[in-house]
Amino acid sequence: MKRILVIDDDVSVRNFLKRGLSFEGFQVETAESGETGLRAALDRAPHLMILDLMMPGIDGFEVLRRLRAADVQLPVIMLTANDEPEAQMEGLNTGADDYVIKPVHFDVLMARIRAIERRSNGTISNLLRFDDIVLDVGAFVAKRGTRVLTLTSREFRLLQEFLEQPERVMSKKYLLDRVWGEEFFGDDNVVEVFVSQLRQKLEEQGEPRLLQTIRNVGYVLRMQ
Amino acid sequence: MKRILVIDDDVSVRNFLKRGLSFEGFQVETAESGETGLRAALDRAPHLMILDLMMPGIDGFEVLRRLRAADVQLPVIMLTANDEPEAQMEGLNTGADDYVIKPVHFDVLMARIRAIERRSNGTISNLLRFDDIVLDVGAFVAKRGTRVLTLTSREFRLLQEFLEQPERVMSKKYLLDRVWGEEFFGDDNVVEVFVSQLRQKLEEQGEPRLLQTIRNVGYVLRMQ
DNA sequence: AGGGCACCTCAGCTCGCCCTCAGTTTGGCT
DNA sequence: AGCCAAACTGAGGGCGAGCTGAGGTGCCCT
Repeated sequence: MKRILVIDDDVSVRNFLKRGLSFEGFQVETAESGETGLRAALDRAPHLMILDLMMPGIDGFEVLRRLRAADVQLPVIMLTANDEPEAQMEGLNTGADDYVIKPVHFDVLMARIRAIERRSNGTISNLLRFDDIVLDVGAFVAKRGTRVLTLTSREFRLLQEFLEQPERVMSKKYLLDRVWGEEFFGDDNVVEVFVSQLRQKLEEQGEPRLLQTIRNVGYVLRMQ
Repeated sequence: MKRILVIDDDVSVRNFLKRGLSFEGFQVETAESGETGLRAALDRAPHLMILDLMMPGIDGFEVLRRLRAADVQLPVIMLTANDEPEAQMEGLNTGADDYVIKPVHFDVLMARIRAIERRSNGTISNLLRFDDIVLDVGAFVAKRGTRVLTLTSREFRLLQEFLEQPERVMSKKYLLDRVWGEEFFGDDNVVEVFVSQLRQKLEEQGEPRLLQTIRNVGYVLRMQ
């Protein structure tokens, strides 16, 4: 049974989530402050953390920061108020995997949890990163550093494929299957064209190349 | 995060309140006159207003009167000098929710704010907000800034879906499921038609577009 | 019964994206 | 160094996604 840790200073939120998540078959532990939550996260090693942003004392950001500093990789869903989009971005930048707007709609939260479950076979989150590239798949936002990239859907999908398996060399054939679908019968050259376009957008400001060509084999996302 | 608007002509009071309230976790905006304050109240739709009584030009009473005349229901705390008890009564009669005596003791003010919060959490229906769009789901009222939108139920339901997950890209298929129901077997085009209608109503006065199209992916509510 | 409104369908149009192609560059091998 | 194949990339045509005005249908209210 999957264990979820809920950290929120508001007892009604804790109870609401505990009841709902228990009903959905999770084992739920709660903490009412950043300090106790952090300790619980380290001691109990839950599978997933649901973390309120605004708390007295150690707030959500700080919990997340310390957690990541301790190199704990468990997926985290942030709870944020709906009128602070900057906070959502900061949360994601600090290393949250996803966020849900307060007041929490339970089915929305469940959808996020399912999404993370589906992906977290390798603790992969809804937020993909490699070096200074960040992809928020849910929001369809791609960044290099602070610069927002304007990608088409195909470019985005291709970059996503690389980010899901960095350091792994992928052949054009493989990429065609994954990104274009198996029913595509065109030429390999499409992949070359899109890699080329991606590179132009990724290296617009003279950033180092991360999308490397392995001649006669394929492409790989790695630092030189 | 709750947003509070402070209207006071005295810069030291504004700074004092801004510092204290920010520390308490509120997002604080300030205005130094009745005119600018009134405009800010209408534009930014804060959750709470703290309003000084004695101001040159439009005074606190007048701000309150015009606010209520515009049918704006946000809670207001009046700041009054200690030697004008009749003014306090008049303030309450004009529609203020509470008053605090100057010079302001910060913990007294906080107690009043908490009291109003507690009161309004039960009674006031939950509002969805994004930028200057406000949806009162319980009352079936939608606004952009001060302008009330005349939406049909389907349009309202669709906009609600976007407001519940701003910054989240939603495919037409997903929207069909959520808004039209899974038993709907018509064409995706319905979504396009309703998005189009929503945009016409949301941007009637030339406001910036918040409902963005992500080609081949879906729609998203975000600031460009 | 009839009018009005909301919802959905349809069709024509626009425009952006994707793929193709061809000329150029790069890299590896003899 | 020279050759060849692989990879790169700029340009453009075609197609389909998305937009929107118009109209038909059915429901509700009077």
